[in-house]
Amino acid sequence: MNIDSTNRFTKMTKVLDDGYAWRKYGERNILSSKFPRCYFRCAYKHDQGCKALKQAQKLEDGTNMYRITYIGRHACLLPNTSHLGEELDQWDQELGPDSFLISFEKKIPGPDYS
DNA sequence: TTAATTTGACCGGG
DNA sequence: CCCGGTCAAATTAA
Repeated sequence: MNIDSTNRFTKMTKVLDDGYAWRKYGERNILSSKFPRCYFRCAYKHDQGCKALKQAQKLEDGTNMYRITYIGRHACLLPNTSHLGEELDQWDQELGPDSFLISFEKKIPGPDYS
């Protein structure tokens, strides 16, 4: 199975799913990587106000990992049910009271083809 | 038939 | 003019 041929990146949202409802709005090849970067925004229906974005890109280091970048906070949905919200709170505490985090990255494993 | 994705166009910053 | 972020019409999925 090859991620680049028959399957589009976003058809694998199962393995990349993080509990939020993302809607893809773009995909672009990035000069520095042979894999495309995908652009998502929060799919919250009453789509007004929620500025949260997400980017996902397969890493080239052969580890079958994806770099997931979260940008902005979800102004929608019931918040505290999300592990991502907890991660953001954690980061905010380390940053101190004067600043707050608006984006962070994490690496997650890609699909397992075994 | 409605909703989500795909994909080239569009656009703004450097 | 290049690069990357977004838009939106066409296409596909639900």
